[in-house]
Amino acid sequence: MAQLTQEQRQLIEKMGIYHEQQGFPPVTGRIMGLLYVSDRPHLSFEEIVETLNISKSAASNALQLLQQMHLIEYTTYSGDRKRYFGALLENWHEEVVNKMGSVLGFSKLLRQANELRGDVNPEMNERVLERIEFMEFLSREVPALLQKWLKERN
Amino acid sequence: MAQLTQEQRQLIEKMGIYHEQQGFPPVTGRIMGLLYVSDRPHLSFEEIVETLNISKSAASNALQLLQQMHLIEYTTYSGDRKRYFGALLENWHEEVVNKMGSVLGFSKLLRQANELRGDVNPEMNERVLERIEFMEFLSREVPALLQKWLKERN
DNA sequence: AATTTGGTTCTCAAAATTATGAACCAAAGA
DNA sequence: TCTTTGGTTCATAATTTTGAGAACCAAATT
Repeated sequence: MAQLTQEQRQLIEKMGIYHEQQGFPPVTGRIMGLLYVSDRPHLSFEEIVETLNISKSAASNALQLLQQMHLIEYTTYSGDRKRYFGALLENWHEEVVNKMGSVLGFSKLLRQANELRGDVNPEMNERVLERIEFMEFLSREVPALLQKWLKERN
Repeated sequence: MAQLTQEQRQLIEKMGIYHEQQGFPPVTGRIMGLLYVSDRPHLSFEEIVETLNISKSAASNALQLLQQMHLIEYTTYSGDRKRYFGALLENWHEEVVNKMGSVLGFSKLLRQANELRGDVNPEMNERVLERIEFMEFLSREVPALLQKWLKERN
């Protein structure tokens, strides 16, 4: 992965932009891109810094963020001080479930809104309730979908 | 809605923070909060500006953004030049489907990554493929889920 | 025609984000 | 012990985002 082809660079940028749109800083997005495009599943800190031409600090911070987000992990080898970072491809299911958690959080806020509103506008409450129930429906069904996926796989 | 209670203000802030975390600017988030908490389903531009203590320009820009995102709409009444803005509670389903579209877009990038990688690392390709297929699975199943919801409703 | 109303657009300042380079630090090697 | 390696943290600079205020504009009113 020392040298990247033009095509690889372009693809990395596209993945970078995708991740930026998901709320990650640019460098963070490019690292994800690199890890997906790479021939090898794990790249060292140094390789990441050099192939992307970014500062060590930017790399360090981005890698920590990505670990917190459970998007990457790293492996080590005894007798080798380097860390080898790779995309965490496995439990993406988890992420989806977490997303549903945040949706459910918002539906709780909507419920509060309805309570606070009392009965000054029942029609409004009803329309908000519909949305609440849709969110709750999703939160219920998506984990079930995951089970279906896991079952189809095995 | 001229005056807000302390509780209402707090709830608006929470909703604002939720929307910020979804990638919207603070003012935009607060407007959504206000529209959900409000007694009336529609508030005028002026009311929004005054109850939130924001500038007209901030309100104007935020409202346009929210319309583009299909999160709000406004109604007018003939003989009244004002616009009355309200949360668009209906087609939230649409939004979910759109989200899936972006997921599918990323899975296309992952496919490209696999192609570019060729067969230098088949195991990597296989692991990436699994993720691709999970994304595609979601994109297929979520619209079906929506149908189920709509059916249960009616 | 002049003024008011409802809102948009422009300019700019403040604040937040992002990334750099240098200093730093612990572990390993000489 | 001194140096190198692998990476983190700190201070700061550059960029971007956000929002205020004034100028502006079209439609309605006087």
